[in-house]
Amino acid sequence: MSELNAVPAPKKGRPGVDRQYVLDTAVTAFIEFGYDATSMGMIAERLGLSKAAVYHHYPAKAEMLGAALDEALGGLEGVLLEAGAHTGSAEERLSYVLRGAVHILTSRLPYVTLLLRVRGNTDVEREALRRRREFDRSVTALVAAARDEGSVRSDIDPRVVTRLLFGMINSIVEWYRPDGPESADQLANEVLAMALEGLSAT
Amino acid sequence: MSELNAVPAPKKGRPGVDRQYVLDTAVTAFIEFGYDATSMGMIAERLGLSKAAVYHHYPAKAEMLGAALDEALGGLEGVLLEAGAHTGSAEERLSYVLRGAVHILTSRLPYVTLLLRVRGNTDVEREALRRRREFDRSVTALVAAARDEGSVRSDIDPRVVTRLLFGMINSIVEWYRPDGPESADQLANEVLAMALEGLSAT
DNA sequence: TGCATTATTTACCGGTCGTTCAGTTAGTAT
DNA sequence: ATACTAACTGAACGACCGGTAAATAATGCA
Repeated sequence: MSELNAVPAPKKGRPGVDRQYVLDTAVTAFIEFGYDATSMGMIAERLGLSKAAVYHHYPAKAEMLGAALDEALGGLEGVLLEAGAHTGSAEERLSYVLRGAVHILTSRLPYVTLLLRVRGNTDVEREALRRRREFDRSVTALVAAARDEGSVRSDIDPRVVTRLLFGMINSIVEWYRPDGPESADQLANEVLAMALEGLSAT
Repeated sequence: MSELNAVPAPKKGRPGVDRQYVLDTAVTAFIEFGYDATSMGMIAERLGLSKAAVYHHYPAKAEMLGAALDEALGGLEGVLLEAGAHTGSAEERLSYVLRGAVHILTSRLPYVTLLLRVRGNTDVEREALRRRREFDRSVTALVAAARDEGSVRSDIDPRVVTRLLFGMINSIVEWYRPDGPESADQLANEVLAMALEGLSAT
């Protein structure tokens, strides 16, 4: 906890924009135009800097993407490490993880949005896809455990169930906006309700 | 029925590849690398032709995308025109349309895959997004009607319900493969079951 | 055979891309 | 003042992009 949160800022040399601001500007542009269609020149323009200045903060365009994807994946993987993911029945653990995933989606919206658009055309993207599949595998195991427990329907393959579940959850990035009328907690409740009980009136 | 299905092939002049083959090759590449990252040269290479030859069949890269998106949107809009979309209770009509959407997703998989990745950076993409939103609006109306009927839960906004529903359904393009072990009909049954009854054991 | 028609190729254009490099500017520390 | 350091600039690079023009090749038909 001592050095992980340590971001003291060196205080030497000419002041300028910081790495995080550069990254967020790039990510915003990546989302707006797509990664490939976003040029370094556009990012530089939005920062009010020259194209070469961007390379002072990140050595390559792909490294900016990599840093963004790491933010998203770190958040999701973090949920699996929390106590709630290992406490109680399989159904309780599954609910905890799904709710945690919704929380990461909303709190790190731009990064996760980028992650969900990655298709694996470069090494950076393939590594991100690998970690994402790993996360999916953990949740699939939770679904299978909940099914063995008798708390989740057993007529559909757990892998299909998990994919449909994440199809629903991940779609949040397509339309959720933090400044909208709906709070993140309320959204999580609605998503969990739809996922568990479905569309039909009870 | 007379001229719509009429694709007789003129039978005159030098033989060559036909438009549909060019389009399908382009769409496959678009999906694999992304639209922007796919160059006309790559499409030409896969066709075994020169870059200029591709321009003989389609006047621009964007028109290939437009033709593909039209295939997807035409299919979805067609579901709303079928008799089943206007027959019976709102719940029955909704089920019919959802099942129809799954059918189009699986039967026109590459085209719909492309449609679901469109972000609206060009005129062609913006027009496609407009038609897609129109389709969504029709389904939202069906959900609202089913809620008024009492057959669909009333504790969640119909717009949120519809978005989550299509989040689940649309995710099919991310993992469904026609040559896999699962038939399209079986998949449709599972998706409908998850959407209507949810995850929980009954 | 020759003509119309369709398909395709070679060569090229202007422009944009990600990236690099040598040098300059604006601050802090002594 | 002077030294040091991080932040930044302008110009250029080779590669590749979407698209075009004009010539050529291959077919059916008269």
